[in-house]
Amino acid sequence: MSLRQFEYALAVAEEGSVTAAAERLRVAQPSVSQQIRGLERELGVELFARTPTGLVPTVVGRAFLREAEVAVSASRRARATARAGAAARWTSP
Amino acid sequence: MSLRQFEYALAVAEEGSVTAAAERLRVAQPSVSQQIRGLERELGVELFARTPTGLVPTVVGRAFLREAEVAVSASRRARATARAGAAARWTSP
DNA sequence: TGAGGTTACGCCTATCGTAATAATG
DNA sequence: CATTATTACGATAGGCGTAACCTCA
Repeated sequence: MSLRQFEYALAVAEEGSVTAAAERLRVAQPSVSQQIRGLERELGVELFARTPTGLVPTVVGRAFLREAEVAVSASRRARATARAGAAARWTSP
Repeated sequence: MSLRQFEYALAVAEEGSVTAAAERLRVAQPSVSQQIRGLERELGVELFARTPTGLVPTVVGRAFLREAEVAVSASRRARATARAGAAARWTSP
């Protein structure tokens, strides 16, 4: 379970398809597909239902994705916080 | 920037030393040291000050760790949510 | 010199991308 | 047949552990 898997899953949920998510993430489709399947295998649950036109989150998937979103946004704030601190070291030494 | 790095950094902050954190995490000391340094290098900022007796978070480090803690706990909730959903598939099919 | 942290290095797993394979309208 | 997802597979990068090195009281 990694932040990358969370980001991929969120992109798939938002875009509705692996293909569109991969384009947005600038990654090959199989990479996204692999990460999603690896996540589902690790958790032992189907996060997305497979439809002819793409992937749509299951009930469990939606609950999972809410927490994943919290984790990803917190990690971005962590990065931003650190970078701001690094910059401050130079603007006001 | 990964959840593992966050967990390692949080353990180091709580234990006050790499050695103690590594023991708690059941990992070799160098692994923890490497992850912390990799994180600091990636962010371009010193998260911990090195003292003779161990590592203590800097000001920036403390701000970073607050967000890291949010990310880690959210990821744990995500896992728990998914596992509960997987279990529910069996208890009430 | 003892207790801590870091660096070097080899192994092993994971991730990626390309290519090939399925399935569905 | 076009579009989507998945699997296979080889190459590369990242993480871990052991061993060696450094620093400071």
